[in-house]
Amino acid sequence: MTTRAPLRRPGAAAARRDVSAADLAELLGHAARRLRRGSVAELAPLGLTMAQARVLRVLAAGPHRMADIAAALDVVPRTVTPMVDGLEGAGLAERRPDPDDRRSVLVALTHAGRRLLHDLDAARRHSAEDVFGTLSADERLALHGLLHTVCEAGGCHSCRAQQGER
Amino acid sequence: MTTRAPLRRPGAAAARRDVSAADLAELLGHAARRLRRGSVAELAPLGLTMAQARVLRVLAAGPHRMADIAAALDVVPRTVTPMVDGLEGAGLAERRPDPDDRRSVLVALTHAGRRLLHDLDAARRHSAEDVFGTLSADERLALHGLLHTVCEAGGCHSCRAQQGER
DNA sequence: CGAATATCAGTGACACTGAAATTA
DNA sequence: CTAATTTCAGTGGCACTGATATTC
Repeated sequence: MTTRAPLRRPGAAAARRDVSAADLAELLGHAARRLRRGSVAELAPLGLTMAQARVLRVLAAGPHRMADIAAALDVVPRTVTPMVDGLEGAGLAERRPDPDDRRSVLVALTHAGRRLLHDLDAARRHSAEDVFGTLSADERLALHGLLHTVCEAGGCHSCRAQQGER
Repeated sequence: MTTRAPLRRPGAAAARRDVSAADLAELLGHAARRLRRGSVAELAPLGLTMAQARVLRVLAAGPHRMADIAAALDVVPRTVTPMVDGLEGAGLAERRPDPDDRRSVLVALTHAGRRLLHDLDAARRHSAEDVFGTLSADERLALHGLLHTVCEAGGCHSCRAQQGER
């Protein structure tokens, strides 16, 4: 009903056919699936799952409470518990009591966890390059900006952090 | 080795800071997660899962074999079986023997399935609009092009279909 | 008391692998 | 016999809800 008539009018001279949000969703889903598949394959040799790797990346900035990790990952706090369990079991992170709030738990990297960050980053970069490798620097910048806009509109916490660097 | 030196040379005067593929991966993952969450919520009232909805959309173009559905969805054939099981159980699709190849199964929409396509499309559009709604027509076009490039490089079948329209 | 924090228990969607049956 | 198609069986990742204990 709404996407039918392509609106062949000018506006921008280049855009001769409006792109539906649904099409974007389809494409983004496919790209994400490919990205996930590659990442899982790269992370497996390190003994990490994707979610665990993302937690490690959050912890690289310093100790975090469970709720803050959840906010950074955009998941409910309960979901973070088993992720940190896995990291703790692997000796990559450790839980410590929060001196300021006895309800909270501070999660911090161990030495082993910090040492793994290099390999982790290399794996991340490698699998991401496998997907975005064909994009030029300009295209990457454009894609970054667009995804940032999308993410920001959704109230993404980790995007706010990157906003400062830009 | 390959992604190191940012190549600060001119080329395009606008790009003053290269965007790492890893950052793009992070952003894309977040956007995909938000998209999935919204879609699941919109699809639940229709009694559909995300994967089932995607299968329906593929079938909208006509009957498909299981292997072709798998290719369109970019998953292994085995994964499609339970999806079609669900659709068949809900009376939205049906399996028929392929007259040309007795190994194959042709999956086609039923009347109920075809009738549901409208609601399905509305739900898809609605949840996608919730994520991409802040983008202008030009930005959508740009994002579409970029994601298409990424997807195409990965040998995505469903992207090839859209390529014809472009 | 109500609110926040983390956890326990259970559920569900979904993609994978390996193995089997049927047919080309 | 080899290859393709589908399905069976099992596994793993992960995100959700609801309920509970502790603490602010």
